[in-house]
Amino acid sequence: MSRTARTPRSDNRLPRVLDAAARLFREKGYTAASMRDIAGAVDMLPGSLYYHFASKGELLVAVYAEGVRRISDAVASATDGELDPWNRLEAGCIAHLEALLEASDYAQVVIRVHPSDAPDVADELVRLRDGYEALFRSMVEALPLARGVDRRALRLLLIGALNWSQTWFHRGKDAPQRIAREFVALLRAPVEGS
Amino acid sequence: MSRTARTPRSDNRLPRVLDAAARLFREKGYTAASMRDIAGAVDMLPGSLYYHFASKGELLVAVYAEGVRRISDAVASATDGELDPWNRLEAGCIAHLEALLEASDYAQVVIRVHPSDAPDVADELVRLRDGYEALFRSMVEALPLARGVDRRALRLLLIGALNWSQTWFHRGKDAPQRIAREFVALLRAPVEGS
DNA sequence: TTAGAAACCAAACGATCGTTTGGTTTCTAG
DNA sequence: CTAGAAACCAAACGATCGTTTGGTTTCTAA
Repeated sequence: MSRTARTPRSDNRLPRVLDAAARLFREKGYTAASMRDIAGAVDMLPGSLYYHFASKGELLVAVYAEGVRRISDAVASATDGELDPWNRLEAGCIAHLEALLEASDYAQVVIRVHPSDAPDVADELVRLRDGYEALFRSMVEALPLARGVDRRALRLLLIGALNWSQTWFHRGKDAPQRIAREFVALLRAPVEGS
Repeated sequence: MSRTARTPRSDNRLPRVLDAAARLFREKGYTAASMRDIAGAVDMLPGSLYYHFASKGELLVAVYAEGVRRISDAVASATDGELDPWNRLEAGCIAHLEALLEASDYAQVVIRVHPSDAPDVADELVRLRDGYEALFRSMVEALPLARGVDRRALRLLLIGALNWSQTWFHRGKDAPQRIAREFVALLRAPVEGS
């Protein structure tokens, strides 16, 4: 029996606020996207945002959490059918890249916005990120690898390359599926020539 | 016979300004680091910065250019002695990572600050970045690879992983040399187990 | 020694920032 | 139908932002 709990109203604009925040954080970055920008995008007054969030940092946390959730869901459902560990990894990478490069503003915020851009909530952002990477860790853990291969290095190499692709990716010119497949192929097969 | 050209003075504080800007851009990001922060770090008044730079964006460009120059020099001098293409690549990656993770504030700015954080000079920042990557391209080009291996993918995979390491690297816990060697080893040798 | 440019200082400009405060509307449970 | 909470509006607060303007100091070339 909480004291102030009531049901939210159906005309709640919170979802639209989150969408706008995700889009603007992605486009302009955290610091450059102002509360006025976000409020204006949904025809609200700046102060009204503080009914939903105590601060700009908490708004970012909400977007961030949703972004992590979307990436995780995409990867989890993509790897669901696959049995072979390498196929699972490839499917996971494809889903990761599609979410990151095309599908979701929320997911792009997770990669674009550096935790230290919002010092007051940086710890929570890092915690959210690490939560997702656990999923990736299990995919790498399942791979059949030769003795002496560093699984941590393999995971960091792959996830780093995937996330960095946001800087050089161009819609239309590149295809997430293709990129992911090529990356995995480079690690799966011998690379060195005769 | 230029009309307003004169020799700079020896008590010029421009180098110190650049150092401070590089440090603050790295620590706080471009938008969050104010001109007042930078000026204050060298005991200057904010307005005085505009004797050296026409805008905050141009100051970033100057730091960025110096960062690219330092990374390029480090990589070039590291690969200078090596003859074997794979050894050259490894040496280059080590130098790249050392500059990126430990040596230079300037170099870290190049990776940390997104071009779109400064829309007015974004084009020039991208141009500077691409200039450096040409060096990397030539290192990958020289590798003896099996037919069908995508050199572009290999280059993007490696440079992405290296640059992204800035997000998870911890001084003391990780060593740039070790990271670079492991990454190159994963691509050089077959990864798949028996 | 002295012009004159280099390299600042001092002080402010308007704009924009995140946020607060008090009041108003609007939906919904009973 | 009606209380009362939910979801805002309206308006401002102080702080800080990048930048400009006009004057002052200080080095250096001749």
